[in-house]
Amino acid sequence: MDKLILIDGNNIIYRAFFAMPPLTNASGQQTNAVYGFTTMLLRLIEEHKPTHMMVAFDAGKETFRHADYQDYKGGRQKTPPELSGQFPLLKELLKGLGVSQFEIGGYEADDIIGTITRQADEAGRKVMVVSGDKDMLQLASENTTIAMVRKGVTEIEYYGPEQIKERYDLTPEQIIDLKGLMGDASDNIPGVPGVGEKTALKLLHEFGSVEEVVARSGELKGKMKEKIEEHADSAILSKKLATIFREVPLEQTLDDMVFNGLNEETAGPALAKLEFKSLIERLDLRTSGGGSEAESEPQAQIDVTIVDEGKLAELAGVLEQVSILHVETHGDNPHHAEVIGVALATEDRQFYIPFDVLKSEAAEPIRTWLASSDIPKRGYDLHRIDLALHWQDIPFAGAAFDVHLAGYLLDPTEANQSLSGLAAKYGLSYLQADEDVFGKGAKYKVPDTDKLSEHMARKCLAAAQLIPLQEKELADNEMLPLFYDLEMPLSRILADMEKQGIAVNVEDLKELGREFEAQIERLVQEIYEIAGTEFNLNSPKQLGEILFVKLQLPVIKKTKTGYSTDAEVLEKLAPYHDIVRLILQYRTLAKLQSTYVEGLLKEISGKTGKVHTYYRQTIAATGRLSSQYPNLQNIPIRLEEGRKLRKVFVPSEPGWSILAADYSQIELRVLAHISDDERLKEAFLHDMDIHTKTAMDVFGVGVDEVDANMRRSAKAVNFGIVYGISDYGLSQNLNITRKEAAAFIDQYFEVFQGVRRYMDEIVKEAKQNGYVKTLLERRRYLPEINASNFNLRSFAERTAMNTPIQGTAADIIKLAMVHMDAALQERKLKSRMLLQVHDELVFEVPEDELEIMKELVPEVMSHALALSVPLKSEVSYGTNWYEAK
DNA sequence: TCATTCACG
DNA sequence: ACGTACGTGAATGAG
Repeated sequence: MDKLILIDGNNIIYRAFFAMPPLTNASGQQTNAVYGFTTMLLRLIEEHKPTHMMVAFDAGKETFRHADYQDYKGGRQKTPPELSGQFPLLKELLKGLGVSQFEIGGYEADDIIGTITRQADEAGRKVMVVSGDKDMLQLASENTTIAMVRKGVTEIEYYGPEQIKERYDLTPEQIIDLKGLMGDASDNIPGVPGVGEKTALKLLHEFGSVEEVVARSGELKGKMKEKIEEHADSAILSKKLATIFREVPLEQTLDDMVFNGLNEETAGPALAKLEFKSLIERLDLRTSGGGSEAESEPQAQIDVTIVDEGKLAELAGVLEQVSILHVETHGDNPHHAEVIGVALATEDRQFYIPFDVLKSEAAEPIRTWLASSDIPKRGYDLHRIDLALHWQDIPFAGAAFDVHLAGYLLDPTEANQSLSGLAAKYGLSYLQADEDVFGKGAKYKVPDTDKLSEHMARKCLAAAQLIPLQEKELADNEMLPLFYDLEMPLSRILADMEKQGIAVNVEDLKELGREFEAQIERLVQEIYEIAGTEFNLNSPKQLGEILFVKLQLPVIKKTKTGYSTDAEVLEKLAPYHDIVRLILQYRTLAKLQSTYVEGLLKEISGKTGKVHTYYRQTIAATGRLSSQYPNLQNIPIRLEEGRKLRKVFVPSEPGWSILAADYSQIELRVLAHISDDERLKEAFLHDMDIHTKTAMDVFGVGVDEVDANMRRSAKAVNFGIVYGISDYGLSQNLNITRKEAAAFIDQYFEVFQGVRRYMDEIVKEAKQNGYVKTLLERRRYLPEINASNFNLRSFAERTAMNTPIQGTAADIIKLAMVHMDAALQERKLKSRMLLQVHDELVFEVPEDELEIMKELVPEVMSHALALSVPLKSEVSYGTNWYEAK
């Protein structure tokens, strides 16, 4: 016998929100309403064991009821942001639990439920409706029971026609009449003023319906007669508004509501994500699929075979069955990381191989296994493993599933992407944090072999358990292609680029350092002289003392700790005192010297004479890469003094060239595509200077009338658009008033209406879903999009606008890198891809490949992804990175 | 370890 | 009224 439970989602989450004490998860997102909802849901499942279940939500602001009565639900308090932020969470959770949810534009939850109960009545199917709204009683019938939720969400009273008769002496249909007379303040339904439940019941018991009451008002007397006659229309309208619409055009059928119990695979992780640990325990939910013993016995015995040279043969015999690999390394920079040991896991066995043993001659089969690209390897942070092993002359290949990368794609803003963090997030059996096992910083110490091997084996187990869960979630989010076809292949390509490194001309770099040194020396002396004292120029605190106390210069801006002395402030102070210009020059040179000359020299490898940066693939929330040890994505270019540094980046082989290609206006082209703005697309289809074109359109002038200032303003507006514009931000950038900036923006949106539409819609989408996506389905969650705090909410809104743009641009250049790598291999070219700088790729190219590469690189880059506007890539080359401009 | 500053896209 | 432009990493001083 089928048993349906239909839940009024909006009503229950509201009740839960106001009934539950505040509860927030680690990231500050409030979760109390979801928690209350969930406890009630689980209780219903336990008590009634439904075969079908569905949660209905209101959708769309306007419903058909507004056509009859504009003020329907008018005057209702806006949904508190602390609650509206919980809707996406609840919807995600329901998905994870395996409970279906319906929402249909223009209809409310009770209309959906009313329609399903009507269908059920016709088919003679048993249904239970869960709500706290008394209106629902009108749906009660022989087949339909109403579960009225009381006292927050803790108590449930069940109503069928009999109970309604007992309680009100009315039929279910008369509940509508009751409300027609009483009205309902929360929905702004007027009813008849002065008529409450008592009076309404008395009238209905006598007359039966609103229509009868109105028609026979002559039989009433005194005040009552007057009120009814005066508000007859209102009573009739109120009755109409209170009537649940039971003819919603539903596409879903009974099959769409099937409930087979909690989804065993995803329920645990979904609850864990919300940090509902007590519920996981109460349900005895395991996410590993291994029953419940792992939870009750988190430190269950684990048997690791510690492999010495004698046992290598045994291990070699089961290598084929190895499914997971973990390599323990120590050190932040993977190029210099120490390799501690390797753990391998099959379905049922764990092996630990100390690094010494791996290096031994007898371990050749293991090393062959590691190096074999057609043997798939799964584990955590394979990119780092690849690099660490490489510098120990142990080749690694065949990365097939990286838990670190998957974790990043599933939530790129999560700061803790460690394996133990991911395990905890999915509610897996407890895995100790590396910090707790090894200590950190100076206290780092490798524990004894037993402890170490056990920890490493546990990491293998955690990875093994995580992989199917992550893969499922990636599949649900339609991110499998992003993972398998983009990020996984890219991680190998990055490792290759990093191992290759880029050559640096040390002599030229040192010479540049000497030049900077001489100028710095001169400036320091002059500054001390003018100041009349020596002080630490690098200390903003001491500098502030000199400028604002000793020299009495006006304070422009303050920081948390004192006076601000940043470049923007110093520019404003320059007219007041000669010392300020000198300080600005000092700052520029000191930066170049310490960060770029000295910093770069420190990073040159003794082994290769090159710098080997490390691209981090799991840091930037937008999907961009970041670069470390050294950062080669922020080498100076804007000012000539700093730009000279690029001369020291040279080809690693004589006669070769450095070739660089960068995307032209990739972010604005992406914006043109995703906003589908006709004018913006038009500009790129004709390959116009986008800032000039923007100036022409915004100021309404011809191309010859655009002066430098207009173009500068237009450029700033274009930047602002990409960043998620605000009048304040633009005013700061252009040094104009907020009002003027607002006028600019208005004018821009007037012209680029498609862009305006995109900005409005992406924010709306973020508020509804709780996340935004790039073209390749990369996600970023924005938990603060519904915050009541203005700053938090505004920031999230700008992020919602910016991330799809910046993130899609990141997707595109990553695609280009994958394609470029394939093209180089296919054509057996010797040219090498060395660097990526967000919209630029840098190669070293032998003489005889220059002509090919000049064509090939822009060709591949511009066709990385087909958009509705062309992508353009500009290429240049020279004897060093400076010349390749 | 945090705050400030500044280099890049 | 609110007071930030989006995304990073490195060097430095100070608590």
